[in-house]
Amino acid sequence: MNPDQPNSKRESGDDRRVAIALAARQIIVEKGLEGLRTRDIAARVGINIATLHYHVPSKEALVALVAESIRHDFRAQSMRHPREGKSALEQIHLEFDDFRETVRDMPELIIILTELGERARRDSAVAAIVTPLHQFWRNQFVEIYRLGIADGSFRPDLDPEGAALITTGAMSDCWRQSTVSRVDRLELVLAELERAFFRKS
Amino acid sequence: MNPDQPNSKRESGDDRRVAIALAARQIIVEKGLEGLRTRDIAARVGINIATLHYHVPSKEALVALVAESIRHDFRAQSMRHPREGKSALEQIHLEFDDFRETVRDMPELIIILTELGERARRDSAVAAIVTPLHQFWRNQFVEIYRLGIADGSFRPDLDPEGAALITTGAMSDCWRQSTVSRVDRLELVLAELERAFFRKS
DNA sequence: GAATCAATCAATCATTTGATTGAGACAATG
DNA sequence: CATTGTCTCAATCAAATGATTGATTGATTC
Repeated sequence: MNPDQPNSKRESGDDRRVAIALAARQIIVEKGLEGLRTRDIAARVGINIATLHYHVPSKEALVALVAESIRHDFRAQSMRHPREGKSALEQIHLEFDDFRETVRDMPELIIILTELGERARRDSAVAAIVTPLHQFWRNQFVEIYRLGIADGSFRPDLDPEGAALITTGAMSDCWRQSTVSRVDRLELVLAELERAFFRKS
Repeated sequence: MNPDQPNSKRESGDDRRVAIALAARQIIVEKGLEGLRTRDIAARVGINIATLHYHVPSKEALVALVAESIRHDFRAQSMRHPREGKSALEQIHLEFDDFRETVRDMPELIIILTELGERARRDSAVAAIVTPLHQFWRNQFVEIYRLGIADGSFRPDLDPEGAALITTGAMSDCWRQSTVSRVDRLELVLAELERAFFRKS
């Protein structure tokens, strides 16, 4: 195909769709899903509204595209550090570090995911993408806690399901809340999670 | 129609505002803040759009009215059970029961609060109401944990701030998530929170 | 009973907004 | 070169949406 066509007026369909998704994500961060307008997206990409509709037939499909784009990014981030062969303690610290990294480098990801989660209540197409994402994340903790209980690094009376719900809930909510000192709060939360779940020596 | 209304065509301004807030809340639950339309509210209340604007000048003011209405309800619910003179353990169980009660009897409250929290990021008027609400709730846990550490019912190495963040985060997020088996999940979370924070006997 | 005020409505305005149409540009293919 | 398929835009539509206007109704006051 075309390796690199720097700034040509015409772009391939795939490239356009990526650009559209990116622009849409920026606008969602600024004005929320509620303030997402097809015209604004087209303007930011630098194309006509009709062109936007050529690549993404409807607004519904557009939101689904954004959801898909978010899933892609989360998957990529999740794949960056291999989990195999690591101990439960190593894995959970890896998980914590991953979240710290996301918070630092891609804070919009979580904002958009929250926004999509809101809409998922009414839009099954979005729910079909967002719900598995949450489940996957939570399930990773369930597995880690199971492993950690078995190898003795976590409390023996720990309930993997409950602990995973608490972990993901606390982490995401901690992020959702007040914009100021989010990072400090996250550290408070992660530290207390360790004291709460790790086996006392 | 409203059965308990004495069918009076004309109502006092305060009553109308209450009715408007109530109708708006119902619609927010059904379609989200995003799907909130002044016409729909007016129709549900049974008044003309102009009358709606007579009582609530703008849509912005309307959203603020809903936020205020939510604050009122939360405050009322919070006042129902007195905290004074109770032990830390009694207080936290009271807090858990209060949340169970809210989840059971007024699930919309949490949905709307989440929806408002989303908008608070962009709307300072809403933020001014919603943020203190969250802070108040979290702070109640901070105080309970402080008390509980002092009287020995909680872990001595517990960080009240971190633990409170985890508690409110886990509880609210647990509710936000999948509509199915929310109640079961909440019990998992509450049970695990006890094992995580209570002092081992 | 005239004056005043709160509450209400029908009608309408001015934008906004998602979507469509029909025509043209450009590249690749034969 | 002609054809074909991809990509793009100006112009426009129809519906929706927040808000306003001007007038009416009923109660309260003096």
